[in-house]
Amino acid sequence: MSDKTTRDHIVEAADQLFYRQGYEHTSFSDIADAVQISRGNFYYHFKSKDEILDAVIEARLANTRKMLEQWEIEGKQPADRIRSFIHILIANRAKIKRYGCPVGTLCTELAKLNHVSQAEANVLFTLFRTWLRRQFTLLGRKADADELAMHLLARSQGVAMLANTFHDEKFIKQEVEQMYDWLRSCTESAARNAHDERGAG
Amino acid sequence: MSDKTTRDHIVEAADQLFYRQGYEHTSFSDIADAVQISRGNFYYHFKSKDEILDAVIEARLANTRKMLEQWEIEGKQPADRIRSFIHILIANRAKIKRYGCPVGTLCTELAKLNHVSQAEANVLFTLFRTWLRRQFTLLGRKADADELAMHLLARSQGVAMLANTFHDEKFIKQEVEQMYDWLRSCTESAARNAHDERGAG
DNA sequence: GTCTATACTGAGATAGAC
DNA sequence: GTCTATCTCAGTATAGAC
Repeated sequence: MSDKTTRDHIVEAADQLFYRQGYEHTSFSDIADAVQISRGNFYYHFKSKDEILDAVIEARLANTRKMLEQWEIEGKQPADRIRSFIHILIANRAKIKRYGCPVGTLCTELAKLNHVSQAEANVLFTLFRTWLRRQFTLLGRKADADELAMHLLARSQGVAMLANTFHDEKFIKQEVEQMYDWLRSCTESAARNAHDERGAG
Repeated sequence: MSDKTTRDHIVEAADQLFYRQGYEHTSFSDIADAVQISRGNFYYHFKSKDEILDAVIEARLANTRKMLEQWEIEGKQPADRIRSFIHILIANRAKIKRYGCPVGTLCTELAKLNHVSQAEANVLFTLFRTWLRRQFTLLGRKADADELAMHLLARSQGVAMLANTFHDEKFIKQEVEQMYDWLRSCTESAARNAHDERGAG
């Protein structure tokens, strides 16, 4: 169980701290305190702070891929799977209220820093985008699947951002209900289209 | 015309740099280079970097208040005014694509830093929220005016965030059209309610 | 009101003992 | 693989001349 390497511990602690305090604002000392190792010991595992960031992004990518696969298995219908996506706002509402969305805040920070790993971090978003796009395609909305995916991503991000700023969990619930409504209307119009096409053909 | 004080120049340059690079990532040297003064000279005008931030927030608050008043004068109908709000995404799309929303990114950063001026910065959001709420009330949506205001704010923020991450201006236009549609449906349902109430009364 | 010089701090990073 | 000691550098901030 606990055969995690020191490297794993560093990545894990850095992941948490980058999320809570931001990448730039987190120092080696912060991570060292969390992992209970000396500052010098870092450089045995990583050549620089940027390398730790890359490792954190890689870990997040792996976790996200796993999560998306899980949703794909659990949800029979594409609409169920998209609901799984929307539901993370509820599941993580306490953390979102305090620290915002881990993906959104990281990408925003790296964009401001004009950081070299910006592109890698953005892949996190692309993972969700591609996955959602596929679900909307399966739903019968092939023509505007990417548009719908981006729309849903943007709404989630906006909700997380404002929930964080206003420290308001209730707002998350309120908006999530509207997203479920919106998803239903997407499904219905897709079903109508399919019906019309059958009628025409 | 150009009787701006050095202080004004500092605040202006800091405002730009905080927007483009982030607050923490901007050093005194960066600002000094932009204003063409020596680093030491800062401390005649401000006691600390935090004080510059406060001045920047104050300036932004003043500008925002002026802008909202202007929209109130220009737009005869509340729906016109709300459209003015939505339109800033289009007007500032080039900057949003590069740097995100100035309000959103600042509040997000200060939240991560757990900065003392967080609350002041959040007032920027509250300004928009209160103003939008009033417009929706005037529109005849008194019961859910705040909910609608927050919904629109969140959507704008989400759009700005993703446009920044994906460096995509087209996405802004696409979403703005949907916001206009959404606003129309708000107006129509408000008109229906008013009609029903007259019918019932 | 603006400058130069400088103090002080904390950051990332290296060397070398154990 | 982990430690301590140390280096370098950039950042904020201060003192005092002009």
